[in-house]
Amino acid sequence: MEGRRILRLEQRRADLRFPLPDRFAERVANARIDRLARQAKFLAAYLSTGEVLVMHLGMTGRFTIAGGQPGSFHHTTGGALAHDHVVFHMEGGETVTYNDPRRFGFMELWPAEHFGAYPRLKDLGPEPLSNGFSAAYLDRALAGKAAPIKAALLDQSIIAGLGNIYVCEALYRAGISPKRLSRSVPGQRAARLAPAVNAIIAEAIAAGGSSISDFAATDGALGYFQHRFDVYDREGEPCKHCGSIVKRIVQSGRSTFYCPACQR
DNA sequence: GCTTGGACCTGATTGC
DNA sequence: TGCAATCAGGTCCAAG
Repeated sequence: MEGRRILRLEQRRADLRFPLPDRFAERVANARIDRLARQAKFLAAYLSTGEVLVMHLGMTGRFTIAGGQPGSFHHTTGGALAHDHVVFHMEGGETVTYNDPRRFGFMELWPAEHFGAYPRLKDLGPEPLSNGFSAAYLDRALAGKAAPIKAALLDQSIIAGLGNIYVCEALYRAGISPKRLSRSVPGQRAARLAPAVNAIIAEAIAAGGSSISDFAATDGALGYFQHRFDVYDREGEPCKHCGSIVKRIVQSGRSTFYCPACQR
């Protein structure tokens, strides 16, 4: 999409998680996408109109690309799917379709000039794999915090971009109990946790992400990281390291999987 | 100010 | 087979 114009946008319902922008189709019609970027789990398309189209996949959102001229970037999909909510008709003939059964995703337009004030992005913490994220940063960010470390790692204002799966996997890799209070992590544990977070994210990206049930790349291919989970969704199975039984608990309403023997 | 839990929504799976 | 209950990758907001 980068460098191409959106010839026409087809909006098939009024809202996703939030209402779609007012006059959405009109505001993006004929706009060129000057730059496509990602921040944490947010996608940002900088438009030639001076607005930024912010997109989030929620839990079940996906983009698929179809059509186009022979020889151009082209993926075939299985045809029209239920829950195709927004279709971008691109210069060159491709269609880029946003599908999202649960509609936890969203799309918003925001002036590029004031993008720094965009509320959903302005309080994000540093991303794993960035210079701002390190054991020293964790020491500072977790100091004095009472919430369990599992909840702190899911907090996007502390670290941006980690979800439930990768938090479980990173804590296992670092040998830290998800129930441990955040304030007891700084020091040696943070020194193990920071590289564990980076390793999990890097490996997951290299494997093409995780497919629980409906994740897919733009060509419909599934991610493969889920074949490497050490603890996530492995309740009752033996720990790959020590053979103890992997446990599942609920923290802040989310499932946590961990090895009670390896993670202290 | 910090933390937790419910809400948002549909579909797949499990258990009766 | 059919139905109801439960659970799922994220974020926001109200209540405690």
